[in-house]
Parts: sequence; C-alpha cells; structure tokens
Amino acid sequence: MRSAPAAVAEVTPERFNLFDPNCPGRAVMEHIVSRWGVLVLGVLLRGTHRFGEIRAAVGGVSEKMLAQTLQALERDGMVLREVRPVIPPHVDYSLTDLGRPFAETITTLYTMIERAAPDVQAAQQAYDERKAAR
Amino acid sequence: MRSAPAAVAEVTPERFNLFDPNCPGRAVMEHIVSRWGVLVLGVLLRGTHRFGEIRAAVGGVSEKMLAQTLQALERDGMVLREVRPVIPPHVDYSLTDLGRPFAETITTLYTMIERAAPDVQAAQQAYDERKAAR
DNA sequence: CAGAATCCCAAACGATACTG
DNA sequence: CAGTATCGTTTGGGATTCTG
Repeated sequence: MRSAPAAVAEVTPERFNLFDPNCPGRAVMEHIVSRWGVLVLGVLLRGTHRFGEIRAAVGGVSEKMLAQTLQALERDGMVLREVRPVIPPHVDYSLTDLGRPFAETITTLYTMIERAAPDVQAAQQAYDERKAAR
Repeated sequence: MRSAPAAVAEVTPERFNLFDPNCPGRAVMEHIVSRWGVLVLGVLLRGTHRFGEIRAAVGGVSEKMLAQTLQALERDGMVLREVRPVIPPHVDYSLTDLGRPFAETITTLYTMIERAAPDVQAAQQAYDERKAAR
C-alpha cells in the first residue's frame, strides 16, 4: 500500500516569484514602491515623525492617501505606529527593523536618480527630438 | 544705481528634492518604481529581450501597458530599443549603462521582499487580528 | 511581430466635511 | 491632531481592432 501521495507538494507553484501575478509579494512590493510609499519611507528614515509632520514633508500628499499608505506599510510590518493616549491625539510613526533596510534601499534610489538627472534629461531631449523629426 | 538684484537666484528652490511635488525627478522615480516598471527592469537585467518575451515574462501585463512602460523607460535613458528592419518586425530591448544600476537596485528589493516574506506575513496576521479584536 | 489607436470601465485620487 | 466618510473627478489600464 502506497502512502498518500497527493496534496503533498502542489503548493507554491514556483516558490516565490514576483513575476507571477498571483504572488503575494507583489502587493508588498507595490506598497513599498507606490507613489507615496517611497517618499514616506524616505522621510521615516530620518527619524520618528508624527502624522502631520510626514504630511508636511511629503509635498502633494493628501490626508487620505497618507493614512492609506501608512496603514499598508504598518500592516506589512514596515512601519511602527505608536499612539499616545492624550488629547489632542499624538501618533508617532517610525521604521521597524524589518522596514529600515527597505527604506535605505529606496533612499539609494533617490541618490541614484539625483546623480543620473543630467543624463536622464539629455536622454529625454534626444528622444523628443528623434520623435519630432518624423 | 543698484544693479538688478531680482531673478538672480530664485531658481531651483531646494536644488533637487524629490519631496517637492514639482521636482522633475519624481516622474523618473515613478517610471522606475511603477507597477510594471519594476518588473520590466528585473526582466531586462537578465539580458536583451524582445517585446513578446518581456510580455510573457511579466505575468499580467497588457500590451498597452508594456509598450507605455517601455517607452517611458526608453525616454528616460534607462532602456535601449533596437529595431531590426525585417519583416515581421524584430525589436530588442536591453538596459543601458544608465539603467543597469537601477535594475540592480530593484532586483535587490525583490530579494529583500522574498527574505522578509515570513516576517511580513506574520505582521499582517497580527495586524488583522488586532483589528478584528475591536 | 510590434505597436498605435480607440473605447470604456474600475480603481485611484483629491477635496471637503465631519468626529473622537 | 489624527484620522474617517463621502463624493466627484481623473487616471490607469484591459480588451479590441487596425496597421506597417
């Protein structure tokens, strides 16, 4: 008699594959590299901040989107949210040990973009001229 | 008579600041870390590929979004597009020297997410339970 | 095969008002 | 102060069709 062979493997078709649309890691990736996620992580790398401070630091973000972004990052374990039970409310946000490396990598991207800016601008100009010429 | 003092400085209020909603670097950042941008860069890090190959590799992307993503990255100088004048058309995409470091950094993020996956899942579960308990 | 163009819907987003 | 709720608009993005 052969012992039950079915339902042993079968799970995780290709281990962990971000290129698979059903991979749960995709959502995490998207939270981190979302429009506001990258900026929030950058701010928090500079230290603990309150909601209003983050909102002021990240130009253009609405309250709604900031709250939403922070919640996603908190749920993923990237951000720690600490509420002080006072009136008026006081809530501090900071990076967790899990989140810090991500914030650092993202910040690397900031620097890379800044250094690449002249080349990017040249490339864009060349591209636009190439297009205009047809 | 004092020589014209106005309009001397004033430009580039804070040099290069991604946190400024008007900073042109923001657009570049968003192209790179867009939903499909991160995946396309990851694929191209593995080598030169044709349009259809990339489309097959990146699960869930539509033709339209792939074309759009590739165009943005090409315009920013991250991706090189080479057309071979044959019928049927043959177009190769590859990373430029400018784009490769970005693709490498993005790929670092893949790995980080993969390694963090268990912690993330635990954090999500804890978060959901905390929420459910009220 | 690579992509441009069109249509159209769902989701994302911002502004505003409200609450603990 | 730190959100939540609601609403109207914009945008993203998929499906389809067409062309070189």
